[in-house]
Amino acid sequence: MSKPDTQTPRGRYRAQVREEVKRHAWEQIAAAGASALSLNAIAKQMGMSGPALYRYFASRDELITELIRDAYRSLADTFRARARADAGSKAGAGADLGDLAHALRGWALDDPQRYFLIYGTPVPGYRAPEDTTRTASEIMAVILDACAAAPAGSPGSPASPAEKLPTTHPSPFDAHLDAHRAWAGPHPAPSSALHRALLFWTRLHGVLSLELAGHFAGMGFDPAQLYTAEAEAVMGR
Amino acid sequence: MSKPDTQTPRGRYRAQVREEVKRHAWEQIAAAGASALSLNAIAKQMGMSGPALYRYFASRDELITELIRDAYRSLADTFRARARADAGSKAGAGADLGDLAHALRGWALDDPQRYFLIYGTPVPGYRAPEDTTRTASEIMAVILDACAAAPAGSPGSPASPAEKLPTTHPSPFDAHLDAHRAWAGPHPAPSSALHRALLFWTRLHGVLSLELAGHFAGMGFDPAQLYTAEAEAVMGR
DNA sequence: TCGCGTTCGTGATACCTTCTAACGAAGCGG
DNA sequence: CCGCTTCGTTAGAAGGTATCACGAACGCGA
Repeated sequence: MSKPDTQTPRGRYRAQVREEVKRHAWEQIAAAGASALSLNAIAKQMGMSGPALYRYFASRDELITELIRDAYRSLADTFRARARADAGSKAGAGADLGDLAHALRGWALDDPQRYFLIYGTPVPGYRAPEDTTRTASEIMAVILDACAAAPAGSPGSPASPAEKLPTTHPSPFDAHLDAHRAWAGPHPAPSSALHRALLFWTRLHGVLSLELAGHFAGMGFDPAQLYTAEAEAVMGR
Repeated sequence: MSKPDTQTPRGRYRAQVREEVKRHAWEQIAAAGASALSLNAIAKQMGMSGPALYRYFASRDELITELIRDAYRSLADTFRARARADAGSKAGAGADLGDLAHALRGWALDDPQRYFLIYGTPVPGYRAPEDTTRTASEIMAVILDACAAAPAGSPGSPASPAEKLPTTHPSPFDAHLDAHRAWAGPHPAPSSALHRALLFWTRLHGVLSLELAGHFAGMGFDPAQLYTAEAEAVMGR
């Protein structure tokens, strides 16, 4: 670190090579998963000998960590772009939850292994670097903003025929969240919005990860419809 | 295959060694993840030389496949045991969904890497053997039975103050499920029960996998409370 | 009880991986 | 133009999967 020198010619070349290494790495991961990623194979593809790559990445783990970082940033960028677009077209300060859900699914389908690099099987010893957890917080912040801006209603599922009432009776978990809302920072959202943000995250991840992992294969129904049904349930529609 | 000879002395010995290999394999996986599993290290732990293990498992992949098979069977057994216990204590034919949810979480927390071996990051090329997909169907069947036996109500979240009405208006996804219910087999459950079974699966997996992967770490709230809140939302309570 | 065939465990070997070390070549900056 | 830094190379250690050939152990039938 402390070497993102994009001014000097060497710095530019270095950044360029690092980028090409990561490009090949993503291809390998998409083809055979992260565990099959091989620095040697990447070097061969780039016409270099194996150890040369160690000038650019200290280890295989550092390369993977860098890919995870990029994956987080890519998702955060996607969310922020969606939020900014929605902020222009409608009144509320946050993004529309439905648009966010759609953007998330598109981003995940675009490169499933990239999704799993973030939300897939954790490596027991691995400790995420501080900046990726910060990016994760940014992602959550976009969701939280959208939930705070959304019309209040009982999150979860199609409301009763009597439409969504403004008087949402607080669940036990809402009360628990009221006492543990440090993760939301100084956000002024009510605990019901916090709850809704968590549901957005967990429910959509539930459908998406099972779909991407192929667990719905052969079941016949369309995962996209289940996904949007869950998204609308979260929005209280 | 065709060699589960538990009659002959050699067959017994063989089964015993295979079992010990798998025991060490689970320990390694719990400690460092499935990708770090090493046949050589297992052999060394057992006081044998590396290639000896190839008498018992054709390859590292076959060992992992066997572990996946055992993981599926373990989960199916856990569910079936719960269903049988509930069948004895109450009237309905299926298990109580709340009990099933509780059993699932206990099983997952008991060995998170075992959970991820089933529901974690998929390996792009991997094709699950036919018998594990059959076991997966059995698992789904237990959930489906429980959903069919559960009182009908709007699945999703705390119903409106007007309690759960028996007249559940069908969602668009319910209609879609009506046309694609082949995966439920000849089960006579209404499509709303099929929908509820899917929600049980996806929502609980959503919370559970994020918790096990550590994504809630440092957020302060209790994942168990979010989990049970989602379980009750699925049950329509 | 004695053989004989099957099975088991071994060491040697080939090939792959990550990663370190030493060396020579190239480039950039003063 | 000279010198320091950086880059890419080869060599090699350590460890992984997997195959092979060989000798020893075992069990079953005679």
